[in-house]
Amino acid sequence: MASRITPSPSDAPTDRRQDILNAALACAAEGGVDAVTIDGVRARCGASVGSIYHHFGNRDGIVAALFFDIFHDQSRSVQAQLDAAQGVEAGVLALVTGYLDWVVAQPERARFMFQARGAVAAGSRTPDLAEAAQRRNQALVAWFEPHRRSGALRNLPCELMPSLVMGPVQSYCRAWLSGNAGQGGLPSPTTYRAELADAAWRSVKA
Amino acid sequence: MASRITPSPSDAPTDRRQDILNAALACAAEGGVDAVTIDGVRARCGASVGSIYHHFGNRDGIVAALFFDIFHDQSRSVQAQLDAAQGVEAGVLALVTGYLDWVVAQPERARFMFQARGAVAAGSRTPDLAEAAQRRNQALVAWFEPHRRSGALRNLPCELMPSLVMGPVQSYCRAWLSGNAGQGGLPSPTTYRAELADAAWRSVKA
DNA sequence: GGTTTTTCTAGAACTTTATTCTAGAATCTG
DNA sequence: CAGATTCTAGAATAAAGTTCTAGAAAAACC
Repeated sequence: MASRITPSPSDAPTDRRQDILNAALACAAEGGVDAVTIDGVRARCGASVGSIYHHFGNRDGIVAALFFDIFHDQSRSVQAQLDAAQGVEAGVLALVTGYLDWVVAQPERARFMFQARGAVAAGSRTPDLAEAAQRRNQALVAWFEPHRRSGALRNLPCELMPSLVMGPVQSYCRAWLSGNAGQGGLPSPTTYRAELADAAWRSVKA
Repeated sequence: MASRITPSPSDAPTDRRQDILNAALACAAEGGVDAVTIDGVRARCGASVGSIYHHFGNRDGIVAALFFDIFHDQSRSVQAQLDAAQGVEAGVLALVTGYLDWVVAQPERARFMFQARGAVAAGSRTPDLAEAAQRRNQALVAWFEPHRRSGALRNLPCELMPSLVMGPVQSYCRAWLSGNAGQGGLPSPTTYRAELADAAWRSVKA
């Protein structure tokens, strides 16, 4: 009931589901989250209304599915950087730079995440988002905990660690993505890659 | 053209405009940003469709106006704390605790800001938001700058300061507000008030 | 190979929600 | 009080979201 029998879900050369998500992202990139309309998506990828509803249930379903796809891609990417790092300090730096690099590499998706998060958090999939966010948080906390115990990190409540480490980069990246249009835009996060990573380390190291 | 002639805009005992905004906030608190419908607002505060459109232009106008109202209230509140503080360290602590206290005191408004920000950033008032955000940022940067020059702060690019100082609290507060429903909720920011303020100071002090 | 079942697509009909528009009440202005 | 402006009302209209029935395509079964 909960499994697709299809050999490999990612194999299908032109997957309708994916077409729709791509179209939705394109709509959002052009005019923001609520420019993702059924008709706009239909026009872009040629899917029929019925097909869209079959795959996603309703409009919010499209946005939420796209959001979770991107969310997971981002988590995976950052986690990979973390896994590759040796030691505490390298790990903390990897978390920050991994996130930063991901954002810079995919500004459109990153912008979508910032824009859509509020809507997803408020919509019918609130619990899913809460769970996904908590799961990701727990993974971080679990990574930090032993290092804290060993004295390599300040003796802070572990619940704070994710915010201390990731808060500043996220904040800066969001500000950067918001300002791309006007002339008052901030410099690319890449400019401050080292500073941001270092600041994160300084705020949690023993 | 840009000024209301009315004696004092905040005087009118029962202001339609304010009624509508209150109703909109109530809708949002109940079912998220897109539960703010014209008809929902009308039902709550008794305003007519025409009246709503007269004041706000369109649906997004309501959300945006409410967002900016809250945004400015928050800025004012934090700025007041900052102004009252003596010295660099006290100033940084005031920024963090001022923000934190505001969020804890008005969780509904704070939640609305987090939820609506994306929509406002994407909608037709993008430039207004960009400008307001930049203005607030500039104010902070201007406050930091002399302290950095005097050597009281680390010699970091000032553009980073706001993210370094405010990023962690914002991150934690958002996470807290998101999780209030389930049992997996984080402890109130108040619990970590001192730690968050201290961490901010540590990340920018010389 | 054919048939049965399931998944997917199509698009017209319908519902809900946003928006426009015209008329008139209330409130200023001189 | 006359005139102008601001505000309110609510019916009419437009736009977007959703449902539904029918049939094509693919998979599973015998």
